Amino acid sequence: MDAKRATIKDVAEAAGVGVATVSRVLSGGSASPRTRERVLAVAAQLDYRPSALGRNLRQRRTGGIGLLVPDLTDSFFGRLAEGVLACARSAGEPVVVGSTGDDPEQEAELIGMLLEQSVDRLIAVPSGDADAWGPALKAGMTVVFADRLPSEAPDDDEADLGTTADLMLLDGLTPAPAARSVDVPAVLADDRAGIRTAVRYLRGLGHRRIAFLGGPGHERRVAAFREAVGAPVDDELVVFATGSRDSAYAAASGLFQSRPDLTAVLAAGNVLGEAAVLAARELDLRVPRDVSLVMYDDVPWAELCAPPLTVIAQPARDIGYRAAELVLRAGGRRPRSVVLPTELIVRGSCGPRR
Amino acid sequence: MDAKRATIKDVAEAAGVGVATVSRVLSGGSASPRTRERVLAVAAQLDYRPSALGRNLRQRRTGGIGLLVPDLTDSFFGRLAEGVLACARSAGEPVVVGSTGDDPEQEAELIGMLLEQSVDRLIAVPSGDADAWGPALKAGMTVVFADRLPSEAPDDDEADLGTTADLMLLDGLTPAPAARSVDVPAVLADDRAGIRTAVRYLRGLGHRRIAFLGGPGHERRVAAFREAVGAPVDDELVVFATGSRDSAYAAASGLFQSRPDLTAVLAAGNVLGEAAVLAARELDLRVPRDVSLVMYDDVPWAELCAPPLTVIAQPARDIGYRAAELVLRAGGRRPRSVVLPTELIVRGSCGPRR
DNA sequence: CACTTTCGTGGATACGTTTTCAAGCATCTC
DNA sequence: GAGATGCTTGAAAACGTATCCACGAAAGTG
Repeated sequence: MDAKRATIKDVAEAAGVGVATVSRVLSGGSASPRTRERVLAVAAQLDYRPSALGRNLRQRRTGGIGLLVPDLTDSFFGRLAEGVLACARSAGEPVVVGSTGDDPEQEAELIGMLLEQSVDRLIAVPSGDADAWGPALKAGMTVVFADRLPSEAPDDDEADLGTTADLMLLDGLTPAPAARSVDVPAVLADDRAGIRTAVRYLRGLGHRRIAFLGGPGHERRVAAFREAVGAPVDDELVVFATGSRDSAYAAASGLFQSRPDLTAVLAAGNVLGEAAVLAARELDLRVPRDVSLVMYDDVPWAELCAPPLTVIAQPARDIGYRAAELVLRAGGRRPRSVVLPTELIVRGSCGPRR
Repeated sequence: MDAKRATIKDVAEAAGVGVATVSRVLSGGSASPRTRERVLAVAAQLDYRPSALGRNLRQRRTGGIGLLVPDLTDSFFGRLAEGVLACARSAGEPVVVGSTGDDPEQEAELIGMLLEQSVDRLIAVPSGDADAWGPALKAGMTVVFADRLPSEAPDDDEADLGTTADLMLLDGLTPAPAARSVDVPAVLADDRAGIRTAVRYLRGLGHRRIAFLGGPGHERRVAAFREAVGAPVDDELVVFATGSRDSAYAAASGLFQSRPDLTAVLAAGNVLGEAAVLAARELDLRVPRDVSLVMYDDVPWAELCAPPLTVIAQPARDIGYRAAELVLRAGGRRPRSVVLPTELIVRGSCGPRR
């Protein structure tokens, strides 16, 4: 019924040449026009497709690239993944996707699995500590981080001053401390500029008590927030949720209730923004009359929301695409990091301080 | 620097046994307690991890499972994928994901790539014709369709009466013609019942001119729609978009403009629903006063919309999870298809006929 | 005690490919 | 014409694993 696939040996026999010749022809090596034609014809006729299994074993590496994201349900990571897939497809490379749930333990498990598969190129939105990536790097993996950097490892030696160098800067973008403890390239949105823009925008509307609603992996964003608002940061106005929607809602709701004096909220991601809208509505806070809202990350539904949400847009798809580019043409050379610009899109969720 | 990984040979030598014994111990074969313990200890000490490469080549199949979806950007497929990943992770299996863009050509290309990788288990949201799946099946792949069935192949011989059998029915669900031309199990939402429920709901509100806004792969839904509305179907009220958001918007906008007499719209997917809301707003049609709207597929933002959208919810994640279950424990036996229930969630986007 | 059965074990093989190596042959150079 | 040079080619060796098979010892049976 299912005739077993033709192997390179079959092709060689049918063409009356050695297997080495077939391999060379198909890999673009040198061969006489005469034999090349014959081999190609026979291969086509036998519908021969080289088995990735044999090749992988021989060169001791799986072709494809790994992709680790916290949650494909989150629109941002969906877009990012789509970018990676697009780039990988154009290169003909398969991509193994894992969802970590923002859990360092699951992440480590998935890394182990990729290692076992001999996947040697990985693009990841890291959840674990910096030293969670030791195994992957030690195994010789080419890793590129996307969207985030791993949080600083809780290491004891403190000789860990971040080098701000090694960044390919696009015009006017603020440099980011890429690849601090672990020396790994990254593709990031310009969180610092984005957050600063948002804060300045809210400031310009008269807001003074601006809250920050963050989630896992938003360390860089909250740092940028602290920097943007300046010295006296009211710590009660900075709250964090875990990954789940429930947690985000709880955090938002708690924030609104504990600090009714806040006049604006900056949500650090789209599920947090969603939670903020929901919580505000539930508590009968009108947006933007009672409270202004800026969401980090633009999503299609932001426009459908009532009111339409003012957002900081990130090029999620591009982040994925460029990360894939980096990891693909990392020909031994360690690629440099990339920072992509964000954009403030003003819609209707921000008003003057009440 | 990066010490090469230990192989089974190293373990065998270090433990003073043969490689066969090591393989057996690690694969759960029989071995004396004494040697088993030794081997295990040595393996742990050497941090040995069996290489998937060698194993795959030996058994001529890649461990993992393939997943083909039209677009990870679409929340529905994101949730579906997350379900697949969850199940696969609990089984320790890697999953290779491809995004087809609802394009049969890209789909075929991705199938070819999976074939080349010797991935022998595939769960797919099909875009191509039924006979586009010939190669995969002929190669012995275990395929499970999710969310859709492939459209009928434009074949010449017409002896193609669908067998409605071979379906594992949950209580009260309508049977679906699973695996018609190609005999492949599937995990589907009960589109027929879901659409019927929506139509009946709108009917109950007095609506008579109900439009259907569909996209690629919604053949079963439009059929259910036609069946639910009964004999005289106004073909102008049934419009289709291609996959893109732009196309969806154009279709929705065109529909509203060409048929201002329609009083309700049933959008067959979340991006179509989004487009409908946008188009209605742009044309100054009030929802639900001027036009009622039901969206097939519930998404988080449906509640944030103005007005909140009445939807037919599908268990997207479960669909993915169950599909993965099917494809994983398909121990030679061909698994049966599964149909999962949908649910009408009434929010605020439907009103009585104006 | 002689015989059979069971069990634990290791050597050898095959999986399909890429790559190295040396050999064969034609062409070029002096 | 002899030697050097270039190109094409096929045999063979890996790559790391699972599994077949045969062998020996221990256990069971008469």
